[in-house]
Amino acid sequence: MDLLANLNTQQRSAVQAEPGALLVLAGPGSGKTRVLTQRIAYLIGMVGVSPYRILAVTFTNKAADEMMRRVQDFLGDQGRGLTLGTFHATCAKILRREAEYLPVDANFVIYDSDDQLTLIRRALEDLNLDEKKNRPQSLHAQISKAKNELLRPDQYPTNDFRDRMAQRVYQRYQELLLANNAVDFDDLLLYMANLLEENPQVREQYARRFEHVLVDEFQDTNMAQYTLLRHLASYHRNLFVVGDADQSIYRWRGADYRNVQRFQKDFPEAKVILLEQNYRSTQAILDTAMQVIDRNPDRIRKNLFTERGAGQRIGLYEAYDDRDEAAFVVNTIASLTKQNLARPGDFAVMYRINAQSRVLEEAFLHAGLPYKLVGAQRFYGRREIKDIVSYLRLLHNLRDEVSLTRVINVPARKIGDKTLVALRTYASNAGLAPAEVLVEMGQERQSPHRTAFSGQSLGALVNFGYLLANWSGLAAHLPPLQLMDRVLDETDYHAYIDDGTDEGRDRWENVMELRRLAAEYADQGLAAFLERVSLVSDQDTLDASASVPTLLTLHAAKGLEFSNVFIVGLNDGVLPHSRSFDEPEEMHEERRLLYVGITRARDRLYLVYSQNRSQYGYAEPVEPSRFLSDVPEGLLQTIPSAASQARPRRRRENWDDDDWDRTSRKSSSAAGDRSYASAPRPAKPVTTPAPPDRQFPAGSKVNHPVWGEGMVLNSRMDAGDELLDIYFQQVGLKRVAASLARLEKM
DNA sequence: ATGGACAATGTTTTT
DNA sequence: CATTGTCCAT
Repeated sequence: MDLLANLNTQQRSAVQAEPGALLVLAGPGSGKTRVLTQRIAYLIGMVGVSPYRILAVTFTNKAADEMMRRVQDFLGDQGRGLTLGTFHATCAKILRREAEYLPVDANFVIYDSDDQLTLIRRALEDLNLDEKKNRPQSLHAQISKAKNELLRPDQYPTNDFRDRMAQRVYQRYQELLLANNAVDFDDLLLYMANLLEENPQVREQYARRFEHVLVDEFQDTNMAQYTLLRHLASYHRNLFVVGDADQSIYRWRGADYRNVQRFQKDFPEAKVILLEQNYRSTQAILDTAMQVIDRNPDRIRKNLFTERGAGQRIGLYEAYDDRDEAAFVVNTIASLTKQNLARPGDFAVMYRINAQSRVLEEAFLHAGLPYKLVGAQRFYGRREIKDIVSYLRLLHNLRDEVSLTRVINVPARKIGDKTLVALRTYASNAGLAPAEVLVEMGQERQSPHRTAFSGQSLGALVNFGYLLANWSGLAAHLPPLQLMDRVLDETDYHAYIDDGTDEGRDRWENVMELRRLAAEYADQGLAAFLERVSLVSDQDTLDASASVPTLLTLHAAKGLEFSNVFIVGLNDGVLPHSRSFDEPEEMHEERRLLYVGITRARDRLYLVYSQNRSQYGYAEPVEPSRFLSDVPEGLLQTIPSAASQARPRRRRENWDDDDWDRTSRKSSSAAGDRSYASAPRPAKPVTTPAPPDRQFPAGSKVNHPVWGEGMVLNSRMDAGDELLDIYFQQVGLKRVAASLARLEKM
């Protein structure tokens, strides 16, 4: 295959660039993955660089797998030895190799956020601090932030009492990690950065080895990641980074798009290449995206253009509430599918927060339409999965007390809290990990540890210790699947988890799914399997093969593309999220999030918001997203919302109403008969609309107590109320209900 | 030790 | 409202 095929001028100059530092500013859909993969292929295939001397890092396994696949398409076996993976996985691999420099052993486990919280709770307990006053969640965020900024506990800034508290928790938390021979996500980056920073000979070794370092989604790197990249590229200075500051949406995770500026300062010789031509979306979609993002300050403006043509206008739909939003989505999908305008797999529904997926899922279920949900939590967060994984982790690393605590009494084997505490105390006095004590008790009849316990607890502990001793003897040689089967079998886990209910059957099926995954690791072994399980991302759970609509958060959508995209919940408080109201920088990130969502769409884009939203329990009126008013009306095609006529509908009622039929028929995209075979649709008569009673016809001037003077652009009756689009001189376009806004006619 | 019943309490985004 | 924690009876 031609290594330089299908490239435009800018892409080609990036792929063929002379060695050195290079910054590729890549707009959405501008072919950055293509540039990265062809750059790698070019270096190996045409420049003759050994794959062994190339390092490429991404943020998700999916991105890494995709790149690997494409590199192989070009090079086949010639690419063997290439280091290509996520930041976290790559660091984990190197750290295991260089474990002698670390405070943990090479078989360390990687704790996920659940485990991390458990450990923070333990730290609070140890320090006699109240969990209510010091929320583990927020402490975790503080600790994580510190780690991302490469601050160790002793370097943690302590300006006030609370900081000192956090510092102590951080200190203790770190001690606990070490005691468990565990690292958290942040440690992987932190340890790697420190390793390179503090050991010149190690730094030299890797910096010399990696002649070329390539980075995807560079705008999402945090301080730790930037530091380790800088060190890795310190010898050859061939650092090829691709990114787009406008798509930086992980600030809360420590990502700092100013790393782009830092890069330019640290590598002043760096060439900059701008990729503006978009190969994904229609011009209408790009224009909408640019209108939204252009309101952000301090950015390098990109002019996105396409040769795909204008395309159709952006669908704008105002729903009555979030259930209505979901119904609109489902019905539109059903309708377009029915007309063969799209296939189910061409659709994605995006939202700000995971909680929004519920209503959508319900709507799909009711319509009898399949869907898939992107989210690691869905599988790896499940109890049964965590149980089994904890067993395996414990067997891999007996010092993992978090996993021991999780499984010691699952299934119930008469080892309760009291016994556990006694075991823990005894073990810590003996200078051993609790599981090590157990193994000894199980193994040796004469074990002195046995004398420390009595009665029921002794028997229970010895029994469990016996099991542990057997398994951990096998852990080193047996492939993950066989080890897992032993555990499942000897704990009678099936009987425990599958209680005969639907849920139980479901849970057991999940275990079987995990078995299937374990089977793939027969050659690579337990450590690799556990690492894979720890480092899956939400996106990685996306199965591109299933041809059904995808439900996902805007964050998870980054890097993906779909023909038809719905963005739902475009209301102030949701997008932008209410937590972002105080800080301008956070508000800018919300805007970028919407920008990312919009630019995922190839052909059709629907923006959906609602009048009411149930946050928890009951519904409240909400404002449309402030970002919506930044999109010029000319780009929009408002889809009339017949469904929201006069009715606070109750749950379960009117669900299958297909008011949309009338709705969509008027819209440009849908027409004709849209009854779909699989979905029930008892047509229910819609409540007669209230007779028009307009107080503020279009053109009238009004005064609002907060927003000041404005002009009514549009007025229509809805749910017995008058809905007005008003252009206020001070705040721009607002949509209000006449009954709620204290409007005054002028 | 275990499981059930009730109360309180809480919601961004994720490697 | 929906999950999670806490208390209490078995």
